[in-house]
Amino acid sequence: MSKKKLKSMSPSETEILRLVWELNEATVQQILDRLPSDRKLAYNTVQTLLSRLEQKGYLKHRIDGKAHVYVPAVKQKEVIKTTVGDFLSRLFGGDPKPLVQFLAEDGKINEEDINRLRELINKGKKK
Amino acid sequence: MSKKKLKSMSPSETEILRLVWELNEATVQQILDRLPSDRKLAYNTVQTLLSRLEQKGYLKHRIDGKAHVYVPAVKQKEVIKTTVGDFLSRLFGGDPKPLVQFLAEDGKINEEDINRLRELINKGKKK
DNA sequence: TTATTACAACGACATTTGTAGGAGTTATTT
DNA sequence: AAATAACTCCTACAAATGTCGTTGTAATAA
Repeated sequence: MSKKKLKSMSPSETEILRLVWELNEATVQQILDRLPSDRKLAYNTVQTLLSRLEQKGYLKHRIDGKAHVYVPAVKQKEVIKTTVGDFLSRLFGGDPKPLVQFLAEDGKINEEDINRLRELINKGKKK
Repeated sequence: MSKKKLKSMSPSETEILRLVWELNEATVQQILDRLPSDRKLAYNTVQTLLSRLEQKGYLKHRIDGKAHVYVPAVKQKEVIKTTVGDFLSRLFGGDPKPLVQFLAEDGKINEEDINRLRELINKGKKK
């Protein structure tokens, strides 16, 4: 095992980590390019965020030519697990139902999503 | 209408606001009493958090005897909407499905929850 | 070969956050 | 009345966060 207690990510860091996941691995420039158009950050800002993520243990990097290529250092699923867990506990005292209910009421998930969900759950049970 | 752009809450603030919701309205002391046993904060700390929540517009207070009674200043649903929205966008780029999927895979929601969910969704549609 | 690009390294700095101490005030207890 | 309790107010302060600027260097283009 190895449940290293990672220091939690700040909102901005989370944003960036997500982009690294999306790209599998990324340089500062690539992150910069993927930033949503309404989210402008300086090169240096992204650089700082990436390196803070590395300090905290979420990323590591290798050097490719002159560029630093950042890659995840812990499994995405792990990170999501604890991140969602923390979020859930802060906003809903740990109970996920109100969250799901909110998503449903707000129309963020529909019946089809639910069906897919059911499948997933059943598949899980079977095992 | 009145979509005041509230400044976002810090994690600790969120924790506290949740307790106020739970109690409908609360004094510093009441919050203190509801804190989970593994979460010890000084009276003053809670006080600061409550007043920061007030500054940010999430709470207001009235005076009852010598105590300040804090009560929500914006609808819980509104707060949840934007808070969940922000969270979703940071961690999943705004797509709620991976979140729900995670909750299912992780066993946080089960088939029964899902059924209830379906009802909700249908009820919504009907209207 | 000199100017321009691309990057990284280091540093900086205002805000926000987490957490609390101490002083002042009114109510309560002895 | 003096001591204690229960609160609020104001202040503080280190650490974390959000955002860069500057400087140095290697590769590249003119």
